[in-house]
Amino acid sequence: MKLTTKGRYAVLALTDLALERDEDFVKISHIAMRQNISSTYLEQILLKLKRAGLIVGVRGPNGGYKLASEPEKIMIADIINIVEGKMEAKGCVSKSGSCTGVSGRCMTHDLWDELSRHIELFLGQISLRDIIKGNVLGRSSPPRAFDY
Amino acid sequence: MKLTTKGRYAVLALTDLALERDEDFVKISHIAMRQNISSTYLEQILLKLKRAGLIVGVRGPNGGYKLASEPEKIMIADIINIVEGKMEAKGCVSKSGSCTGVSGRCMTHDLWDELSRHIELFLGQISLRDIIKGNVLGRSSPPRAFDY
DNA sequence: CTGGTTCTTGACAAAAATACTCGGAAAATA
DNA sequence: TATTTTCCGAGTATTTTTGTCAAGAACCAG
Repeated sequence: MKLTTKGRYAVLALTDLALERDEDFVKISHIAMRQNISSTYLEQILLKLKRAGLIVGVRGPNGGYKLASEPEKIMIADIINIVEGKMEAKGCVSKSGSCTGVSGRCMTHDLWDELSRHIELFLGQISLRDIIKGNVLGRSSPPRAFDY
Repeated sequence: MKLTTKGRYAVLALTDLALERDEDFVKISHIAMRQNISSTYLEQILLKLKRAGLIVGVRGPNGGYKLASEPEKIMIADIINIVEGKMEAKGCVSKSGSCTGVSGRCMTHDLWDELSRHIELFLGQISLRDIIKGNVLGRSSPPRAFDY
């Protein structure tokens, strides 16, 4: 799973939107100013989120963006997956098509696959509401031990 | 936590080394060939791992690399942390120094912090031995629910 | 309807990170 | 000494990230 400023800006912007929920529509420029992000760059990001249906945008004076649903229904994993590409899960697929090792599929295939799942589970369980309420710290958990 | 080909190659190479444990020393070129990696690129990576003490290398004919300790004692998190830089944990520190938002520290600070911890916990629990034995699948676990 | 506001869209560009390559030096073996 | 192999620093090419820019379309207030 990829994680760049795009993903972080997206979560930051939606958190801002979740906090400003009383105002009907929030302008890009306001979010950009509050969160200290380039507003033209933020445009691109919000556009993707709008196309995906996470937020709605209206044009004209008094226009802007707002969340399409309740903050507790919007999960961080959704946000990230939209603005960053699809996560590619297995890190062992090269240009040639399949795993690289001569022994067919590479030995670490399962590892990266499982790591992706682990991250997805984590971010899929945390909502915008959790962030604005501060219910995030201490929620990471160790992997299951292998049972022999 | 960053994850590029460097990290994946490193894990792949060490897994190869763990499998070839009977041979005293394994040459870069052999690993590179088996795993289909550029051998000059692999040099750099193995060098870092050697400097960090995870593997030992000897020069000259019959030289090569081997693991410095038992496969069950080498954790994936260690490997990754060595070849990729230190992980920077909080994704909200910009050039300016601290969190960007006007409200002091950014609201998503805890999230990225906790995500890093979650990944670290996962990769810190899986060893090279787990990989060569195939004890990886199904070990990811969901985060703790927030207890209200 | 007129004019300003705001999102929409796509193309483009600078900067940074990534993924390598190269040339040679040092050590070990024979 | 000659060959093999790791060691080491520097350099380069490609890709990704991180934006900028300009023009257009919808919308609202007056």
